[in-house]
Amino acid sequence: MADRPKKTDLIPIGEMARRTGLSVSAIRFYEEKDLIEPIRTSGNQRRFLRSDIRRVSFILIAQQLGLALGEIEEELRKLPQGRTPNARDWQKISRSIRSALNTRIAQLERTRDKLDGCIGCGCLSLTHCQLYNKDDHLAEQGPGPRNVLG
Amino acid sequence: MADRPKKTDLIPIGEMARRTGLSVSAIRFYEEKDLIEPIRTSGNQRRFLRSDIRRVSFILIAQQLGLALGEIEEELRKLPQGRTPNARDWQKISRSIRSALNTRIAQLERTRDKLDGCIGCGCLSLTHCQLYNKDDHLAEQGPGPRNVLG
DNA sequence: ATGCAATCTCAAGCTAACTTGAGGTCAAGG
DNA sequence: CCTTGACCTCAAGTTAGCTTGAGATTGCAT
Repeated sequence: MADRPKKTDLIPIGEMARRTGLSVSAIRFYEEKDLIEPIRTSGNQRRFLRSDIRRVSFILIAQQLGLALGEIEEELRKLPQGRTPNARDWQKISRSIRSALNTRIAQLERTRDKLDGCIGCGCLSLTHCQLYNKDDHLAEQGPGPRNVLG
Repeated sequence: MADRPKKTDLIPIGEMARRTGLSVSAIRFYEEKDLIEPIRTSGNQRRFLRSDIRRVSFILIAQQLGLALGEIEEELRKLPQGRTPNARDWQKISRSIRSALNTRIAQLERTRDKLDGCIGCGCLSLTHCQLYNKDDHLAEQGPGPRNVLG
């Protein structure tokens, strides 16, 4: 009557995909990025733990909140033993996400207000227009993609 | 005493870069994307009109407001003769940008509110968590970059 | 006429978050 | 045993917005 491992405890990648809604390739990609670490069968196939579903849920939610995969990995790595986040971890993380969201919202609101003040002027001058000032630039330096609005 | 073209009317790319703050390569890139269309000297060097500075200003401002280059090109193409936007054009365009900004702000606020309602729960369940529902997905389909938060 | 900075045209690289494809292996059912 | 679907590992492609570099010209000043 002791606990013995049920076969459903080890989940192959295809089922993982079905259960999370991700594609198989995306799951492999997340492993490559150290977001999940499945074990392997003797034949080198991935097997996931039940808790990995929760872990992937966390990744997907954090992504929706606007975190990049690298940032998500950092959050996960901060946890003791790099375990899947529990309720208390989630509280801490989500508070920090919340403040990032607020910052972003405030930034967009400032932009909108400038735009309002500018709609009538039509100056479009690099030197005078309020909308064009380096301090408030959203653009990062260097190459790579930028995308701010949906 | 008739108007005769001053030499300063035709601006080479380097000066264009100085005046707009862009790099030379970025300006060439914008041309490739049909955002600007400089004329050429007999020796195939680019020469810009004064109005192109204004046009580039428009591009930079629109970019800061979160428009992708493709969208900016569309806006410019909508204008009669594809001319550089004047005050009236700018009013029309900026109003439509404003509403996009508002949509985005509202979306982020909804997300934040869900997060607030969720901070205590820690459920992280794909099937139950409010934060995870497909309807509200920010993610697009297909490959390519995503980036939502700063 | 000449020298040198400024330009020119490709081609390739960068980042993010994946997808697609080729070519080969595993495992469960019949 | 054999078939077949699920897996595996690379390698390369995609999008956006540029940058970097190589190798060749141009154009202004002396």
